[in-house]
Amino acid sequence: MTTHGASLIDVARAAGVSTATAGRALGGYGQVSERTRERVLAAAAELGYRPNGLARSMVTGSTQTIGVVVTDVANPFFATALRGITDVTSPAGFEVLLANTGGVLEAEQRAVSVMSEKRVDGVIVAAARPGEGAHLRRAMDAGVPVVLIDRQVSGVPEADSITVDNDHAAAEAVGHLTELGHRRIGVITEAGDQLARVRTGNRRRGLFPSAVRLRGYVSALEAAGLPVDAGLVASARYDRESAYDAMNRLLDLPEPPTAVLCTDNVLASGAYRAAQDRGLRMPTQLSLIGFDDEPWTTLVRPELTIVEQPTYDLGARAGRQLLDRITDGTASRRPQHIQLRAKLVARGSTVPQ
Amino acid sequence: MTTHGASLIDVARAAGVSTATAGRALGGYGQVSERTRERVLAAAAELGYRPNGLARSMVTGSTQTIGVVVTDVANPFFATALRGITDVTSPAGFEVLLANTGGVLEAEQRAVSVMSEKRVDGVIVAAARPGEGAHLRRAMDAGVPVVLIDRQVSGVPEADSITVDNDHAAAEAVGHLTELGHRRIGVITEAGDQLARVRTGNRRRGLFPSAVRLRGYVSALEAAGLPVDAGLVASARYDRESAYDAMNRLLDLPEPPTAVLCTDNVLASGAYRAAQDRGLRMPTQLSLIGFDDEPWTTLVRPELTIVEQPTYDLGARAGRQLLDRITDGTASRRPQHIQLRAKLVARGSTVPQ
DNA sequence: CTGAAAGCGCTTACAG
DNA sequence: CTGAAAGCGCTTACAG
Repeated sequence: MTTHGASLIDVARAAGVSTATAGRALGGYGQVSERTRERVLAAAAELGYRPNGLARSMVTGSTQTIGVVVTDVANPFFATALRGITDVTSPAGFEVLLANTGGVLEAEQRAVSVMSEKRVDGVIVAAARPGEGAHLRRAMDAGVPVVLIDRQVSGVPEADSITVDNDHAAAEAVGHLTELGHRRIGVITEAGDQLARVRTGNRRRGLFPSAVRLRGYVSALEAAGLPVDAGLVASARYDRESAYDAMNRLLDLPEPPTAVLCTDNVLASGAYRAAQDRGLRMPTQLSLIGFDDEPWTTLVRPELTIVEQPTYDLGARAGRQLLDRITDGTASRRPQHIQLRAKLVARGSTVPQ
Repeated sequence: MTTHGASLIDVARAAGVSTATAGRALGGYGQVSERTRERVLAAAAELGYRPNGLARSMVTGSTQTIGVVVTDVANPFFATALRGITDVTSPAGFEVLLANTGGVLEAEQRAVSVMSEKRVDGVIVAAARPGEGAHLRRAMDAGVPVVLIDRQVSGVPEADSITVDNDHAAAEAVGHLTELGHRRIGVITEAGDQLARVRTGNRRRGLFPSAVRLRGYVSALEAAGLPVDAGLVASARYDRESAYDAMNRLLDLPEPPTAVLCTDNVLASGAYRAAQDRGLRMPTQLSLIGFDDEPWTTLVRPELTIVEQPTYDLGARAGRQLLDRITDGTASRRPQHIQLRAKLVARGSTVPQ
């Protein structure tokens, strides 16, 4: 019950060797004879020796720890990606230092800074604000590899990124609807205020996934020769209630849409509910598409057509990418920007118009 | 782009002061004159100084880091609890070192050991095996406070614990059904093999939550004067498919149950689906109760009656409890065993028989 | 308010 | 194979 605990010096003394030898026996580096190793191990066991990782990291320069910064761990998307990260990095002997920013830039800046001070070997971040990358660049300049997930960030071109091809994902969903004959297609999105911006530019960097998806929606309409009607773009905050209201606004239109795309899974659940509560018959009176293959999407009737994101894989790849950087060194290769494909899963909620 | 970066020595030299003074100016401890503080801060900024948390922790004896060990971060239950933990500990200046064990004891042992070596200030663990606590006791003996969540563990009576009163929760659910007049009530559970054990003992320590819930089921039946029919206890693994099969087995019985309790939310989703696929009309032909207020439970028709666990609160309380221990020291108070109440939320899936 | 020195607990050349 | 010594980068008494 020694709270302070025995140090290497104590073990060495008890075993009658130098601390260097004791360290070699315990740490598994250098050469030690079988006899001394046994003596040291016995002494360590006797004293309840617990190596001090801080001291070791100070001299080796590696903490075997990576930082992971997300906006919300409770969000199934990030929880699943996080699992992908730990599944890859844990076998490699790394642990994860986790920070939850709640989407607040200042919290993210603080987290990255503290992690950097704690000398993590690298960091994976789902940025709170795609437009703000100065703190990430600072970390990279200090020698901490950064891998971006889910969102590209402007101002940090040197950072690797693993994202989903949201442009394509949304376009495929809308294409599915136009092929079914729908001509008035609504969208419920968090990025409604960026419609104008999205129609002109074509950068992904600096945009939220929702904005990129909105662009995919627009380009798919244009590809099908359909007009882009701003009245069919319904803005919602990232919660069910807000999506519920947005859906009702669309359905209250003089000429309501025959099909609606929701740019994420939370919005989809609110929209689905709104349609149910109005007594609207899906899919005959309304076709609906959401994002993410959440359990509920196959429990409801009709089952929801969705765009399935490779969420777990996103995390796993980010973990692997960071591990590579940690091994190879930051400056060795050019930044990698990996885009993963999402997959349209057609189910009962979408039918020909 | 200095990978090694400037140390306190460099800053001190540049500012023309001792490292002690530079440290005081930067670290915000001790006394420094305004003039020197400014000089030091300027020098630090110029050199891009980044304090070394490892060195600081070595001397202060605190890392401002807590360990969190769960079986599966991707599980909404743990993801939500984790959010509760970070929301409480982050404002206090602590970060979370996370490990995912996949429910494998050896992984948990390794994680706790490594965290202890990294000198976390304390650890919160959702144990993989309620019967195995030796490694946790070892951590406590080394001075690392341990707070158990969701599961009590035998062999670590000194550790605090925050759990849900699963006994009561399940009993309340079954009581709801017996009051509605149901007399043949089935249960789908992961702990089916522990029916005998559960009927005799009454310890909670060393039991999985599912086993405790099974006991609640049993005692509620007995309280209502109903027989406990082992044929109505359907075993399932922790996945939808397995629960799907279990539900079908129950419904294939010569005398099938009129109501079924699922001891967690994953099992409930599989069971719900099975009932749907058989074309069974809920709730008239079958009443169903699940656990956890997942989004899908109000999207399906009928909406699912559930037992709502205070998941976020579980994490938040655990975080607070650990913070207390870190401040007060391990030995100062007797272990706290907090049991939170779950709440029955009656919805459309349960009706009188 | 400021500085010189010791110390936290390891690992790493460097000799032998 | 083993040891003496230096060093990683801080903070903390102790003097002044």
